[in-house]
Amino acid sequence: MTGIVDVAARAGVSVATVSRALRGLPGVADTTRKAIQQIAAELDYVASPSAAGLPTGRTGAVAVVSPVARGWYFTAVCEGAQDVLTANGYDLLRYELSEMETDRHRVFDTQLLRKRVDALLIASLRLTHDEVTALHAMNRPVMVVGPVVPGSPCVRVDDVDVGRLATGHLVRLGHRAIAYVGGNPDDRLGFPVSPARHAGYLQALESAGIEPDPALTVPSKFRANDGVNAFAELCARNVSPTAVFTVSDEVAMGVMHEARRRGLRVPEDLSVVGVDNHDMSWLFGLTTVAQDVREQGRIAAATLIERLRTGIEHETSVTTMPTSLIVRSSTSRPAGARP
Amino acid sequence: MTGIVDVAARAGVSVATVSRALRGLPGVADTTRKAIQQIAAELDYVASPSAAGLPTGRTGAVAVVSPVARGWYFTAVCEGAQDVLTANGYDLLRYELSEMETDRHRVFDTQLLRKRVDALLIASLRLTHDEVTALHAMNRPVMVVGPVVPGSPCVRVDDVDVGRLATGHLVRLGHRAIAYVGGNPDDRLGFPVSPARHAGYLQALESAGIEPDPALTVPSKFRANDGVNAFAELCARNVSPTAVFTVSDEVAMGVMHEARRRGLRVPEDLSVVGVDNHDMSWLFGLTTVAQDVREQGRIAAATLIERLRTGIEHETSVTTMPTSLIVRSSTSRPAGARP
DNA sequence: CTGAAAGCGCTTACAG
DNA sequence: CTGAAAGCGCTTACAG
Repeated sequence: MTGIVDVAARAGVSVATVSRALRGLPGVADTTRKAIQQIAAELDYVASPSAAGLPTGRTGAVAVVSPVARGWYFTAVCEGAQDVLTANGYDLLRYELSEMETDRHRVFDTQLLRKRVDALLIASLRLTHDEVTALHAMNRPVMVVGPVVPGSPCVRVDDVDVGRLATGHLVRLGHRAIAYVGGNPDDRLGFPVSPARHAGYLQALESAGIEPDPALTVPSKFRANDGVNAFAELCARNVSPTAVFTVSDEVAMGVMHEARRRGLRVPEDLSVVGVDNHDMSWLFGLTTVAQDVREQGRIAAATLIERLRTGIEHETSVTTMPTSLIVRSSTSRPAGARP
Repeated sequence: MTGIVDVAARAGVSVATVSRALRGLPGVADTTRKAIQQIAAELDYVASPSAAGLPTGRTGAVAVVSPVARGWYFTAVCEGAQDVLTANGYDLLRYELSEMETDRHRVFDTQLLRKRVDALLIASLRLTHDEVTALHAMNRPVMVVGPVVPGSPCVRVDDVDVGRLATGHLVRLGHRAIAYVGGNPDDRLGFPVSPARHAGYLQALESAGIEPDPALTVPSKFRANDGVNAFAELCARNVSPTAVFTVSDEVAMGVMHEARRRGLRVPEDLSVVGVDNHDMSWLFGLTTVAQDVREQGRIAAATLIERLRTGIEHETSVTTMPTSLIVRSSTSRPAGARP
């Protein structure tokens, strides 16, 4: 591997000059800089981040931390972040946190603390108190995508509004028996997204003068098979909603699947609306409240880079991204309703 | 940040002893080691990878390189790799290569060459000749998941067999007009997966004494909307297959969607079989040739770690993973066929 | 079993 | 505008 001394030797200058020239620092003669760049290119020389990081304390890398990423959502956040990080010459370190506290401990104390990254992007994670403390102790810029975490700026959508939008759509179609599927109460590591969407759901019902029926709210995590189980639970309760609002599109897909398996038609017998505009939602004709998750990842990464560059801590800011209702074929008026 | 000198001072030993004790090297008194470990834990000390990497040349990180990862497949490979990397104390660097040569250049020459990783896991990427050369010049263990790349060990499935399995299933059901959707001829960066599956398709037809009709083979990349377009193309050609074998599950989903949009029933009018057993395939009742992609990622990562540990280059090995046909509700006998 | 010291490949005051 | 030299935080022969 060619090192800085090789370049310096070939250029007939000191390593200090090479270092300055290649990093675009001022105080290098233009001709000198050109010559050095030329030679570095020929030699395929790139400074070793390990060596460069020792004196500066900078690593040139950013961590993206998320729960074990069996989901479209986290992949999308990552993709967005990767876009802007790569464009700015940063590397992306990927950390997945399991739900088991012991494994989380390993990542937090052993991997993350290793001064390996300049900044952290936390995706939709509810952290324990100790973890938040550890995070701040690392003294690196942190950005959260999804939930609001005390003390850290974040990018998110207004989840209460999301719930209102989705439920309002169903109400306007004429539905009154509307179920909510989402928010597992014993998911300690979940995040306050589902409760917020549920609150929006309740608000929309109230605005329409509909008395909410607690039996119509069923817990669920975020994946399709959670939706299957939730809808089965709904049936077991012997309630018959004409519409369901689910916490995510994947859950909505599961609900649709289970409903059809039980002989219900969507949307004739059951309207379903999800959240996300998942890459595959169009395949299901799913009506959904869309959010641009990739863009959230991009913005979070860009903000981190900006803070790294300027050193300025934009006081704990919350960036709220827009959402929009996309109506497809999974929702309609309830059976027998008059326009 | 506490450094090794802090630990040494507190323990009343030299930094050399701390270094040896913490890394489990022999030649440290048991009581000394225990004491040092205790203190390191109290102080939350972990060696800086930058500093440790300088003298050793090791980084403790592995790169996972894949095409811009808008796909379930790459996410799954990553997840598998992350499992075993984290368990072994390695960090995972994620690199996405675009299809544009200039952007690829940036990743290859600027990011990857930066001696930032100890080993590379390449996921389903056809590399240009220059890129393969650059890869070998890096002189780091490389492992490929997916296609066979000359000079590098890989983990893969037998794609010819995959094609035979899927097509054989359709043949046995009584289909004779079977289409193949996959393999975009002008996808220069694609990989030889689709041609292999196509070859298996042709073999299965031949075994059954069916003359292949070139009009029944339609190019397609790997995503759902590619399947939509491909099926539309098939219809435009005025051919009427009773069954379609697609290069991936996502493509199969697109084909099913477009077929239904045109009034065809699946499987009554059209049988569809895909490849992967995508996380969502069950939602579509999709018959598929299953492969365990996460496991492939795990094996690739484990092999890399093994090679890093022992320094032994297992001569260019090809690990072929099993596949299996999963029959669901997207395939049946063709209309009018007798059992 | 332990320590003193050189060295890994850079960056950054400090001189000139 | 350029260079000599110290130093970043570790690891690793080499002595003892």
